Amino acid sequence: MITKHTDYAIRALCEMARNKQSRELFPVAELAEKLKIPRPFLRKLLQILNNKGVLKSYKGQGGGFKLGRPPQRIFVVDLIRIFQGPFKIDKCVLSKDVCPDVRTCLLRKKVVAIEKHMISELKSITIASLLSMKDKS
Amino acid sequence: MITKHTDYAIRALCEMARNKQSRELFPVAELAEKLKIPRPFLRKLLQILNNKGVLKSYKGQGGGFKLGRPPQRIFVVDLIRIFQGPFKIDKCVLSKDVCPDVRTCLLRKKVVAIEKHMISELKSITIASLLSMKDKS
DNA sequence: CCTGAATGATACCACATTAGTATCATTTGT
DNA sequence: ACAAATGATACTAATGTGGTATCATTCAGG
Ligand code: FES
Ligand code: FES
Repeated sequence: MITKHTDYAIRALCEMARNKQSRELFPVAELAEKLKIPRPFLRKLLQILNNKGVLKSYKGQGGGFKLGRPPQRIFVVDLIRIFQGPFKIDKCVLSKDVCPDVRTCLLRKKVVAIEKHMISELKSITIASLLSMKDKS
Repeated sequence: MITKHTDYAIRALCEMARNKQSRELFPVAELAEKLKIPRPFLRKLLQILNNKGVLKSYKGQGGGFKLGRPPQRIFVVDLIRIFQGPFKIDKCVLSKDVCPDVRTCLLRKKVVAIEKHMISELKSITIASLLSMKDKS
């Protein structure tokens, strides 16, 4: 359900969010070591997050990545979408023919409803909310 | 969410259930042609269903497969389990370290709850219920 | 202005899972 | 005996995920 791409991204973002009082800029090398994620892999992930606007990057010596917006506004569901593609059950979950009519099929209706429920449940979770759990523990 | 294995199985079972008044026994060749599923592939799937008791097979000339129990008692969720393995989010969805404590983590709680909801929603769908939609349309 | 530390972009490799094929053995009706 | 069917199983192909490698670009600091 959640791949390593998403997993690592969440971890890196949490790490940055937690230390964001003291510093804003984090080079990949440092994060990779602290979180024990393969450096080139994490780098690719952060580059993607940069392209999506979740992070902002600074090149050159002393550069690195910083959060593109406050942790309260970074939603886990968006990270899932970025790394695992959009939730898509637009078209028939089964390949035609089984179903009487795409508009009336029971199975399809259920699946779509389940997906909506899933998304709405996940929607409230942000990097900030994950972090707050961590602090309390 | 639903693989072709499950998809094809559902389709074949629906086809058999729909015609079950007139005949009980269906050879793979016929189903494969009617549903446009590669014959050897469908054959493998039906063999699996036979081993799981969903179908009953008859060898030799004039043989084929028939439903192992009434369509009201063939649940889609069971087919998913047969072809896609058990739903398993037992262990942490993220790999350690992110989470404060496996018992308190918000994300994990949500994911587990979502999965439960999913299963309970799917539980009520049977081959018969899919078919009844089809007839009405 | 040169160098080194950092990201940007992209192509590539390794592995697992899913999808599908091929083959030979066994059963059974005619 | 023969042909039509499944049983079992090994194999191949396509896809997705996880990860590496490389070269180009930017930029701070001496
Ligand atoms: S599952 Fe697609 S129309 Fe029914
Ligand atoms: S997601 Fe596993 S403990 Fe939080």
